[in-house]
Amino acid sequence: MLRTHTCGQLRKENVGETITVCGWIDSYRDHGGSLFVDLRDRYGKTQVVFTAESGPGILDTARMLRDEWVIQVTGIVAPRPEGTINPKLDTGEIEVRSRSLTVLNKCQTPPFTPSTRDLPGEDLRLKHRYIDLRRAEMQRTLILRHRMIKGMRDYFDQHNFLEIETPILGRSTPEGARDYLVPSRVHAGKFYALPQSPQLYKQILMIAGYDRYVQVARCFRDEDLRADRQPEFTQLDVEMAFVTAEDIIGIIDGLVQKLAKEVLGLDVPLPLPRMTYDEAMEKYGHDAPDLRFDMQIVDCTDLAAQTEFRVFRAAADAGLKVRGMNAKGAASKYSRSMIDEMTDWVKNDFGAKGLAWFKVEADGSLASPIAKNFAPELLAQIKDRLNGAPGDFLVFMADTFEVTCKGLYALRKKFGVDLKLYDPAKMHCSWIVEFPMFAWDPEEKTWAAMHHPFTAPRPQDLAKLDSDPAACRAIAYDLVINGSEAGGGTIRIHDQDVQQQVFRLLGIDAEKARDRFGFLLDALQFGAPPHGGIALGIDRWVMLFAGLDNIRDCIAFPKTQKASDLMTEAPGDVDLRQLRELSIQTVKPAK
RNA sequence: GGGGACGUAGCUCAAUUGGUUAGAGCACUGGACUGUCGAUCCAGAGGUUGCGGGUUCGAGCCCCGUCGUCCUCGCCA
Repeated sequence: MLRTHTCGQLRKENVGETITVCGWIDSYRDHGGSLFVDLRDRYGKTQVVFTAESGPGILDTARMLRDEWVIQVTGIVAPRPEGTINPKLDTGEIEVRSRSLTVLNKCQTPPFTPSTRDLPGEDLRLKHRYIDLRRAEMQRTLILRHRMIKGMRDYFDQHNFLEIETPILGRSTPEGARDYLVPSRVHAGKFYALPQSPQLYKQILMIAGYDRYVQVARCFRDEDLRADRQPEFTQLDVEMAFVTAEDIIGIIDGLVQKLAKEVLGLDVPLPLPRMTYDEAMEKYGHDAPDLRFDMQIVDCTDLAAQTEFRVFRAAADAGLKVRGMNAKGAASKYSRSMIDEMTDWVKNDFGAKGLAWFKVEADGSLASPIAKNFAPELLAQIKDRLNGAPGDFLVFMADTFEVTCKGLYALRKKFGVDLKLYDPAKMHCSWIVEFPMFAWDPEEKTWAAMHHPFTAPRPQDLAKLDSDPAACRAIAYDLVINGSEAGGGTIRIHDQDVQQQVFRLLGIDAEKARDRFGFLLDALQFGAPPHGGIALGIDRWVMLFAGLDNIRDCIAFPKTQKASDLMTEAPGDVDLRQLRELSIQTVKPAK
């Protein structure tokens, strides 16, 4: 090693020792006769002092040092003089009196420095990621990520799971997300697909008898990005044989508790609370509600049916829903123009026709441009239904159940942030269970699998599979942390007949099924044990545990919203020769 | 594919809302200084205001297009 100690290591106890440290220059302060350098590595910072005593020429060399140069210093650990102790540094009680200095590498004037207070734009950080990753905050996150993944691996190892790798080059399955494709050279015109998840492989592993499987698995989905979505992400993929949903949930409960304790020092009582999908949609408008605060959606369709207010009345008569929410004490928070903005937002983004609202006045009356359309008794009933008190802000949407869900869910989220309805340091973990098996796809005019086509229906719903698909509930469970989907899984179908029935319903005929999942269908006939599993989004877990609002900050080398890598400039052009070898011709996209 | 925000010195931002030679802090260059730790002080250099077009006597500012980054709807079994 070129060093005897790291930059975060030295303490008073080391005073008098001759040591060698290496690192990057975090900052320097040139006082003429003496020069101070804060030397940084991932363990911390240590102050190095250069003076005439350092030796011939050393102070002159030190004077040339600049930010981010890489140096090696040998010196004597000395206590800092009275009054110059720096409490901001762990090593602030000592300094290294330099006796020798080696410039290991210079650095061009960097576009920004790791210690900068004005964080530059994200594009610059991504282009020079090697500098960005030197920042303490990025290091903290990546260290946290390491500890969490290690914690997961240890936990599953202790529970007798085996980590087994599955292929990256697989076969395309048009269901689900868009695949990333990899052309085959050997098979001209054919393509591999990168895995969206190791779903089929892990089921095969169950059939193969590896009854407790786990993998830290890279997954790929060629869909548009979001703050919490990358095209390339990491799942903790789990599958178990001879289990019920309770077993899977129990295992993950234990993992949540362990990591919350180890990483955040939080005590999470078990079992984690559960809510059905239907209840979540009814009360919160979403299958991953943020339960850190308790604002609930209230159905007022019956009251709407009695009003003269055309919008409400027409919706109720047409069999639509009128649902509302009470933002407690928020009446004074939102001005007329802010409400107009809110209204435009729910119209543009969620297809709402409008937003009805009331402010509860000091005398208990409801103030709103539409209030005159309501009989006073009805206003009182509406207020009571939403538990309205003076100062409250009541919002309503009249639309299909789906649209009211989307709009009110979004508003609820906004209220949560605007009104600071929860403690950001807290964590709320829960399970959403009993998802529908199928969702109607109006465009394709077919039933689509809500989760994936191998999801087992509840036994009591088997009979309804053909007669009433919408009523079928799956043995499915999603883990929700702070309103974010942190994982999801199902018990799988291990019975050929049920599998065929589900395929039929999804419009996957025997030939198609054969073509796409033939190997799984075959395997199911060779002694498949009952099995099920779950996949956790590791990047999101890190984001939630670190309290970040952006998944890119949890990934060493993330992609931009247009899925490019600003550092490597991927995706890039390839030689014509490479294309020829792959039997590929590119076509300029039509303008 | 749709909606929105942003783009000015290497970086973070400003420019009295269309008006003279586009400014500041940090970084950079040169100098001073032996106890700083966001060091300080003096001096200096640094700009095709993302790019292309238009409107105007005059554009960093207005309009159109385009590129990039971010947020979002659709999409994400």
